[in-house]
Amino acid sequence: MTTLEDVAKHAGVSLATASRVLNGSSRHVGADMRRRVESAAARLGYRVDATAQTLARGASNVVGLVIQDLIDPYFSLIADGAIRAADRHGMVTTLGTTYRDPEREIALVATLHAQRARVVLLAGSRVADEAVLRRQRAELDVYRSAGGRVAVIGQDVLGTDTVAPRNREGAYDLAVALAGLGHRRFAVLAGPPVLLTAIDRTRGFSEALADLGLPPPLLVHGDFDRDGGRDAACRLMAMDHGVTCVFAVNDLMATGALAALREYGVQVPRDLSLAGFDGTSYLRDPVPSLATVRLPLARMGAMALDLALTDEDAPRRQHVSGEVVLRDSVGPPAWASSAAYAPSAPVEPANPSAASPEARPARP
Amino acid sequence: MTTLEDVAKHAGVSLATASRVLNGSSRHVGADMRRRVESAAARLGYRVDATAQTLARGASNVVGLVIQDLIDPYFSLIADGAIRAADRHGMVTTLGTTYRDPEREIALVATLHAQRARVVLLAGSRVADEAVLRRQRAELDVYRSAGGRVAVIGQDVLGTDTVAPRNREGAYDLAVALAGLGHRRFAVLAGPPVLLTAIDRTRGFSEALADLGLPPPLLVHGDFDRDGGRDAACRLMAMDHGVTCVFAVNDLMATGALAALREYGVQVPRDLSLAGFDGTSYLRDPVPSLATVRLPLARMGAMALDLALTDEDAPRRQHVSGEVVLRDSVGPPAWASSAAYAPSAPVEPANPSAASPEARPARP
DNA sequence: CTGTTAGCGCATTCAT
DNA sequence: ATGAATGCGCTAACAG
Repeated sequence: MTTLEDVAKHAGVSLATASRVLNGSSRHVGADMRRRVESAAARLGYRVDATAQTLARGASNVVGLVIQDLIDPYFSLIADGAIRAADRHGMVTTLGTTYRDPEREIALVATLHAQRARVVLLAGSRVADEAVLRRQRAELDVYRSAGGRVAVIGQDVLGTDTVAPRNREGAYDLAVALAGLGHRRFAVLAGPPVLLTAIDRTRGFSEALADLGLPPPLLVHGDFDRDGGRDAACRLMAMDHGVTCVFAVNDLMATGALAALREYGVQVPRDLSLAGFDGTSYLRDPVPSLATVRLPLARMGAMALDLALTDEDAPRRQHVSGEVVLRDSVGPPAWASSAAYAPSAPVEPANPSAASPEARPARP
Repeated sequence: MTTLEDVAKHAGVSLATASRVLNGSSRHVGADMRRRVESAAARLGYRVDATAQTLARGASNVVGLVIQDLIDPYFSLIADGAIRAADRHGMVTTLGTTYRDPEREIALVATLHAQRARVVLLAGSRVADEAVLRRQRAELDVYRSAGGRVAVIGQDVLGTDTVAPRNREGAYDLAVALAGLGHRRFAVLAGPPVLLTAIDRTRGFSEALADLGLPPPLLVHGDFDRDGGRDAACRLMAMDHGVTCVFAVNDLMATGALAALREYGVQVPRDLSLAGFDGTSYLRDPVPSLATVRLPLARMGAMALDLALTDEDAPRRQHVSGEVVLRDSVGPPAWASSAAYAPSAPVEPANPSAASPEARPARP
């Protein structure tokens, strides 16, 4: 293993000089010495020891990223954005996965603290459990008191810098758009009752319906993933109701729900409209393509890092809005299509020259 | 920031003792001292400095993982498997993304070397470019000569431990299964001509057709991602041919091809059968669900780490096989369905009690 | 502009 | 079983 000292010796210069040309900031080094050092380093295959640098400088170049599930496109998009941003800053990213266990999140913060990560990014919904939140805050506090910076992508409940998606507003807008298609009776596949993201989206959706003078939605809880959506949809099918439109609080659940509906022989959107939330791009591909509220996920990852890297005293909050994207999975209710009310064709025509089934603009 | 020395002082013991109880291996420490150290550490919120440990021990606990694109499920599945395995070994994972640029892969190895990663995992297709391979080998050599361990998930062309998917064989088996449905004229959306993975899969497919006495497939090259598949399918549509079955050399391309075919009004599988390769689970959800060759991606990530962690002198190779999974996107050719030849129903019935559209077993 | 030196936090001999 | 001392590779004063 080649060290700086080896390079210095081979170049016939001092340790300090070698350090200055290879890793130093100010370049007060003569041209010839510089060349000698550089050639010696190349010849010996010298690679800095970043851990030694961290120790000597008292600051590392690693960003710790904590997500819940790498397989979920929601998180892989955020992670991609964060990793690219870290790369732009010349930093490397250490990735930890909680598998949706809040306790693991705490353990990972401790691990990343041990790694001397310069910043820790926490992505994913916070929970409505004060005991958990207290333990999370405690671990973050010891990390921050050691100089660590923290940013959360999610709800602002930990006293950190936060990139906060406007879940309530996005769901509200979505409900308005769906009601605009003629729907009056809705169901919400509402996710787990403790997840703040699920709660906020459900609430926003319900508030819109209330404001429009429509009956409150039928709520069906379940897991926050594909199978949760599948199960919730199955339970919905087993109930007696007049629902014509279903809102799954995230895209994964919507995907599962779509599969379930297909198995039940329910035609989407003819028999039932279906929409999700997040805007993970895979939603273009199922048939029918799924309506959603699109969040700028990759950008949110980058924003979180930038937030954490520009230090301020008081924690800051940055909101990001979602954009309602109506696609083939939503259309007017069946009772409307035979009546005078028929705002637009529910399905795009097959057309070779058209772009891939991206988005139809939301109608207000 | 609390150091071991602080803990030692507060506990009234020596640095060495504190080190032994908190991070040491052998536990030759009295019970009372142990308790005092532990309580002091807890009280002060002590967290080890892993970078200092790395320096002192001369060995780190980070595994460096290099993938091409985190958004591609192929890589997020591998990464998930590798991260879980690293976690089991008490190691953390630093993730780098090349965006399919071989030069960036080299740079990332250097970065991870600087980070003093104990092992580096390289996932993704190698390229058929001797100049690139030489530079990659050179960088890996300096890393290994410094004590680093390397494993590759892909082709065994870098002289490293390797987890090698049987791409040729998987494509061969797929071709046999598709020919068994009655197809005689095939096209292959063959990906970039320099990607070994694309080459191997194309070759295996072609070999099977030759062995069966069928004409060679029509080859259409393009990028290795969704849009590449989309474009290739469009170009295929513009050609005059008697193709009844299309093989896209990875799932992403198959997904894009499916979208393109839909735009052209081509019914799958009635007008054209379509299959992919990789077995990323999202393929269950598009309609029709896509046939593929399923690789145990998460397990491959874990295998690579285990391989790199158990040191041997000679580089080893572990092959993994893919499993042909026929789904709704493949069926007998149109000319066969009206004739005597009709091996099975091409589409599963809509059935509420059935499982999600997983797999039909491959027919030999 | 260049060289000398003192730590950074910890593991680990080596004594005791 | 415990403590004192050395060094891991590097940066950053400080001195020339």
